[in-house]
Amino acid sequence: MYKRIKNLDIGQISRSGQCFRLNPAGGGEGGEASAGEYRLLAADRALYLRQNGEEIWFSCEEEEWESYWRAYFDWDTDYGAFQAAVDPEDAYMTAACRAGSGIRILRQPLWETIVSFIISQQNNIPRIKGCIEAVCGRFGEEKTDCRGQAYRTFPNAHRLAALSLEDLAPCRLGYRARYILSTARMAAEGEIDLDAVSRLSYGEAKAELMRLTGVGNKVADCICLFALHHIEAFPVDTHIAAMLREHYPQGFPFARYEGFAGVLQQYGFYYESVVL
DNA sequence: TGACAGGTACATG
DNA sequence: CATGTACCTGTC
Repeated sequence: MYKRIKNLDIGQISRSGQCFRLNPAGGGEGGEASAGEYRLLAADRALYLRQNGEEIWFSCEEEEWESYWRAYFDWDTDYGAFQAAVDPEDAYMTAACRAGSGIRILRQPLWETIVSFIISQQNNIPRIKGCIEAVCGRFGEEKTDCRGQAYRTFPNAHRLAALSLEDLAPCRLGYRARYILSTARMAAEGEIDLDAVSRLSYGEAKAELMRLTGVGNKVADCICLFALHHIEAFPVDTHIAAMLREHYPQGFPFARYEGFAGVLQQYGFYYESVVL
C-alpha cells in the first residue's frame, strides 16, 4: 500500500542512530536487492518499505498500518513545524534541519529500545547493529515475513532473563552483557513494571528507567525519546556535547524549543555524526 | 600503539 | 554531591 507524506526519509532515519534494525533489504544471501528498499524489524514485526520522494510503499495491509505503523512513524505530526520553529539566525541548527529534514522521532517498542541503548554505550553504530542482530539471531523467535523470508524477533525480557553470561558471550556484548541480564531479571521479576513506565511523565519515566542496571542519564533519555516519545528529552552524548561546546557556548536555547528539544537533538546528532 | 565509539557503576574526598 | 577510573570489543 502507498502513502504520501512530507518530512519522512527512510534512509535518513535508518542512519540516524535511533533505530538499529532498519536496513537496506536484499543485499544478503538469497534475496536480490531491490533498489532503495528497506526492511524494518520492530519487536516481533517485519515491514518492507520503498520510497520515491513523498510517496512511500509499505508491505503491510491497511489494518496493520493503522493499528501500528502509523503511530510508529509519528505519521500525524508536522515535522515542518518543528523545523520552522528554529531560530533563522541559528545557522548551525538551520543547516542541521535541512540536512536531516526527513528524520522523525519513532515510537519504538520499549523493551527492545532499553536493551538496544544499553548496548549502545561506548560503542559504534555498526557494532551496535551487529550485537543486536546476534542477540536476536540466537535468542529471538524465528518468524517468516510476508515474502517468506525468515527473520528473528527481539527476545523478550523473560527469554533474556533466563540466560547466563556464557550464553551471551558469543554476542560479543562485552561488559554490557551483565547489565542486560540484570535489567532483564528486574523486568521479568516485576521489580520494574514497564507497562506502568510507559504511562508516566517524562521525569517520572526517566527516574524509573535509571533504576535499571546499565541505564544512566543518557541511555534513559534515549529510551524516553525513542520509545516513550517524550520529545522534550534531550540525550547528551559525545556528539551532542561537541555540538553544544562548539556551537552553543552560551547554552542551548531550550526555552525557545520547550517541549520538543529532543527533535532538534536528533537533527543535531544526525548532522554532527552522519553528515559532517 | 593507542584513541575512540550515542556511558555507567562504583569508589573516593 | 562532585570527581576519577575501570570496563569488553573492534576498527582505524
